[in-house]
Parts: sequence; C-alpha cells; structure tokens
Amino acid sequence: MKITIKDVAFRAGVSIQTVSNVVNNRPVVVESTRRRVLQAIEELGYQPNASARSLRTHNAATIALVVIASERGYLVSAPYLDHAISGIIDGSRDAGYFILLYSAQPSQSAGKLADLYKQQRINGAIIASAQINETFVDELVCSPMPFVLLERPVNGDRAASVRANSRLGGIQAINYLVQRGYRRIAFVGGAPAWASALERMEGYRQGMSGNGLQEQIRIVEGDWSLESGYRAADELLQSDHPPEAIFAASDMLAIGVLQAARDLNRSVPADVAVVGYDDFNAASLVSPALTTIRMPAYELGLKAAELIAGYHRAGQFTNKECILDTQLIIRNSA
Amino acid sequence: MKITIKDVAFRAGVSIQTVSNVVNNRPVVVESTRRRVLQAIEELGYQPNASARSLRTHNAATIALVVIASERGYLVSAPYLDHAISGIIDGSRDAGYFILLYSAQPSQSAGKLADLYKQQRINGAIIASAQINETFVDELVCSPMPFVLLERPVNGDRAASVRANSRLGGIQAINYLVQRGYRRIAFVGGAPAWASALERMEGYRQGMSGNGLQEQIRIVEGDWSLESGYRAADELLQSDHPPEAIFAASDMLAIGVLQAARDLNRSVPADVAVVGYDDFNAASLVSPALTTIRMPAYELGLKAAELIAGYHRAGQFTNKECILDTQLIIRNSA
DNA sequence: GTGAAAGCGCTAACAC
DNA sequence: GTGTTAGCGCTTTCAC
Repeated sequence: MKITIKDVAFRAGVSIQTVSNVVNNRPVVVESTRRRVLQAIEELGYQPNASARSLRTHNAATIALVVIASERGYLVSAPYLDHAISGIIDGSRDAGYFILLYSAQPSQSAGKLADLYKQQRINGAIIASAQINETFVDELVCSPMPFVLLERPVNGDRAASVRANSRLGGIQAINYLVQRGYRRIAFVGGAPAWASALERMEGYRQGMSGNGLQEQIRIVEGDWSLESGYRAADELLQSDHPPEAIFAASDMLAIGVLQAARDLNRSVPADVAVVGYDDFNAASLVSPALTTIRMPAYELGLKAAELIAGYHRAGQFTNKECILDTQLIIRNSA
Repeated sequence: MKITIKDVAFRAGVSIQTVSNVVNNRPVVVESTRRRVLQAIEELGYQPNASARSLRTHNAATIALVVIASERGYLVSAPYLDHAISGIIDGSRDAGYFILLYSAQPSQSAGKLADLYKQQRINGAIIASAQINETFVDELVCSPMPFVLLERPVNGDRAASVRANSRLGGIQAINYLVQRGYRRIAFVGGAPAWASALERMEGYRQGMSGNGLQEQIRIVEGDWSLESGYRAADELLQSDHPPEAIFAASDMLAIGVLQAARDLNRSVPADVAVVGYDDFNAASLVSPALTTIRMPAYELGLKAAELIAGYHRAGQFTNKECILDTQLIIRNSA
C-alpha cells in the first residue's frame, strides 16, 4: 500500500494539516513538532501524491517539449537539437518544472497538444523545431496554451520566440573570411521556406556589402541537405570564376561542399575555404574540421524554458522575442 | 474558468456520472443520451482533468525517460541516443503512456528518480544510457520502481535489459572483412568498464576464431574517444606488421582511425580497411563514408517502452533480457 | 440506463 | 501552533 499523508499524521501523532505544513515548509510549525513529523516522513518513506497536489493547486508544474518526428524511426529536427534539449532540461529544472516529451508529425494538427493543456497536464509548451507547418503554429496561436517557438518568429499574446541572431552569424563568417584575405565569397543557402535560411542569407549579404563586396555576391539556393551542398559547390567550383571561399548556410551543406571539393581535387582551404553554420556534432569530425558559426543551442533551450516558466508565473511573457548571439568557431576549413 | 464534468452534465441535462460513462466509452449509456453529452462536450471544449483522473485511478500513465547529462550544456549519452529516443517516444505512445524527460548526472543518487515513483508521477523508467554509476543502478534495483536499462545487463525482479547483440555485430564485421580478403585484422576497443565494450571485443575474438584467424588477433584498448582511436591506429599502422584492416568498437573511434590513416598517408580502404560500430549520424558524413555495424537503436527504444508498459499492466516483465540483432552497413571505408 | 453519495490525497480557510 | 472542515474533479458503488 501507498503511504499517504494520513499515515504520517498518525505516526507522528499530529493532524494531517500539520504534516502538510511541514511538507510545504510553512513556518507556522513549532520546531519540536516539525522534527517529529520529519522523522515519521523519513521512517515511512513518504512522498506526497503528485496528482492530489496538482488537483488541489491546479498546477501540474510541467511543460511540454515538442519535437518533430517524420516517419517512424527518425526525429527530424534541427541539427543542434540535442544541445537545445540539454538547455531545456536544465532551464526547466531550475524553474521547478517537469518536462513532458511530446512528438508531433510535421503535418499533424495541434489539437492533441492543446488538449494536454486543457487537461491541465501541462502549463505550456516549447516547440523545438522550426520545421513545423504554418497551420500547426496558427492553431497553437488560437489555443489558450502559452508556448515558445525555437528559431522562428511568431505573433500572438501567448507566444514567444527564441532564436539566434542569424544575421550576425552571416556577418561574422564574412568578416572572418575577408580578414583572411578572401574576396570572391559565394553563399550556399538553406531551404528558403525557413525563416532562418533567409536571415542567414541576409547576414551574408550584409557582411559582403559591409566590406564593399556587393559586386561579389553570389548565391546558390540549397535545401539544407548534403546533396544540395554538393551540387551547389560542384556548380560553383567548375564555373568560369570559381569562388575563393564558400559560406554554407548549414554544416550539412558545408560537408556537401567539402565532398564536392574533394571530388574535384580542390584542396580545402588552400584552393577554396569553407565555412559552415550550426556547429553540429559532426562539424569537428570531418576532414578538414569545419570552421563554422555556432548556434547558441544550449542557451536557446535554457532561455525558452525560462520564458515559458515566467509566463506561467506572471501570466505574460517578460520578453516575447529573445535573440541570442552566434559565435565564430575557427577550425581547419577556413 | 476551466470546464469541468459538472458543466458538461449541466449543459447536457444529465448527471455527472453519465458524462463520465460517455467519456470512458462505457456501453451502458443509451445512444440518444450519449449524443447529447458528446455535443455538450464538443460545444464546451471539455477535456477531463488529468490530475483528478490519476488521483482516482492511481495511474499517471507516464514513464520516465532518463538521460545522462554531464555538466551543463552537454548530454553525455550513447551516440545512437536520438534514434533510441525516437523509438521510446513511439513505443510509449503506442502503449498509451506519456514520457517524463528526466536527466541525471552520472554520479548522482537515484533517490530523486525513485521519489517520482513514490509520488505516483511515473509508473516506471527507461534508463537510456549505459554510462551510469553502478551505485545508481543498485539503488534503482532496491527501489520499488520498475525500470528498463538500455545496453546494459541488470539483475532484479523489477529490472529488465534491452540491448544489441554486440557479439553478433563483431562477428558480422569480421566475416565481412574476411570475405573481402582481409586477414590481419586488428581491433580497437572501447572503455573496458562498459559491458558493451567487452561484448563487442568478444564478437571480434569469436569472428576471428571462427575464421581460423586466432593467430591474427590483435587488440588495442581505447576509451571510445576519437583521440584514443587516433592513437591506437597511429601505433598499429606504424608497427612492424601493420594490420590490413582495423575494426573499431565505435564510429567515433573509427573516425580517429581514419584521421590517423590520413595523417600517415595511408589510403582507406586501399591501404587499410576500416569498420566502425554504431552507425551514428556522422558515420555517413565523413570521408570515406564508414562501413559500420548498425545498432538497432530505434528498435531498442521501442522495445524498452513496450517492456515497461507491459510490466505496469501485468505486474511483471514478459521478457527480462531482450537482445536485438545488429546489421552490417556497407559504405566506402571497407 | 441513470443518479446520488462517497472518497481518492491533498491544501485552503477558519476555528480553537 | 494546531486541528477541523470543506472541496479540488473525477470514478466507483449502489440505489432507483
């Protein structure tokens, strides 16, 4: 049988209420009583029933962490997801919330997620992927549930956005390349449907213009995949005026660029320098190790958890748009 | 204000009990009443309160997914963790359980996790990493909470283990290499404190013996890290009788081997063939792409979820040791 | 087939 | 300071 507050009260020879007061650290209990109660709790191994407490306080102290899964067997998500999750875990714990891990198909309705909120099972949600339908987001905006979106802007009273300063990232990459003497710098982009793909490209443009290199701007569209990076580099490197450096909108694209360069017998960075974006796990494992722009993934997650917890406490977001800085990581590819 | 069962009952002009019967699909309700109730539920957007239900039924329908985090910012875990998590998510959903994501430090006590069980917040746990203290596991074994361990054997009535057939993996790798004509095949091992490191090595030994190559057995101990793979390969390749092929106990080690080979100007697989283990995400991204043994990570997670759900329903495990087969993935390194 | 009453384990309000 | 009472929203038991 499960130990309840009653058992503790009986054993300590006090009322149920006194036990409750001790458990919740209310300073009304006199020390001697407190001791007796604590001892009884210890001896019985009592832990208060979570459901009873939630029912009474109307607070589940739980936030949903929504990840996107395509078909069975694969978690489609941002390459920096694991670091973001670490941040979300730490942030939630710090704020005193549990995490309910929830997965949604990209095409799925948000209704089921919103239901969890109605059931008072969760106090809000963090959507840990930009790769989600417009419809899904719209449904959430209309639902009563507060939520935070990673790497994607959003409107609505109960919605907030936490993202990296992708524009800055682009500028950092270009400034570094220019400082190293490169001028003809091409850009290989991500899928243009993503907000962050556009911003990273905007950063590239701005970086080039800022260095007086508008004339040299050269963009090939990709779709985040290794293959599209390969194709783009293949095209660029075999053109009449091949670029001296290639800035890719993601590490995955950059690895495609690396492979194309190898297949064309161009040495990196001697013949062509390559800079990636994300600093995902494989970035340091390929050869040459990728010079890249690090997404502040852990910090993004941490902040997201803070924000949603803050909403729950205050009834509103203290900050609806949180933008964190990227960082240049210098390795061997540029 | 939150909609409760009372509101629905009032709106539908029935008793609370009837609403409950409808919500729980109990066939005692006559169709016309059922319709009225369902309509009221629809109109009000009613969702039953999860805490109230759990309190009454003594079932949280939740399992903890325990991952290991070292210091802030990093999720130390098996390289195949993301696939395993996918499986756990799908398996839990199929069985009708929610997932509470919980992180523990490797050195931490299991007490807090066991408390969640006492609080009736979770029905059991899946420990998604072998990289956990003996003490932690022992504490769990002594606790009343049922749990499943990934990639690690365990004793105890309320404990089960789901792991890959690492021995088979070793044999698959060696058989493939032998079939390709290699004879002098060395092994670079993982940290010997891990059960799976020993089993993978055992598979290597067995594979060699099975092919009459006992004489050729040559083992260098590593610690799973890229660096240790590099050092091991460096030593092996510069020795008097360098191996024709190297089988590494993990992809990370194998990538270290690849880098050492490159630095020594040995071509892979022409001068030395390399086979890894895990098939983690970076395996297909490095050059040459790694031939490797795939951990059935997704299936491991799926099975773990099934097992813990089964325990909760039946009060015991149907299967305390679940061993899944590995698979040879042929790419370009061997 | 439907409704009334009791109670899951806890906390909030108010006596004492 | 401590105990008593009521009730959170639901399901279970048992009349009707």
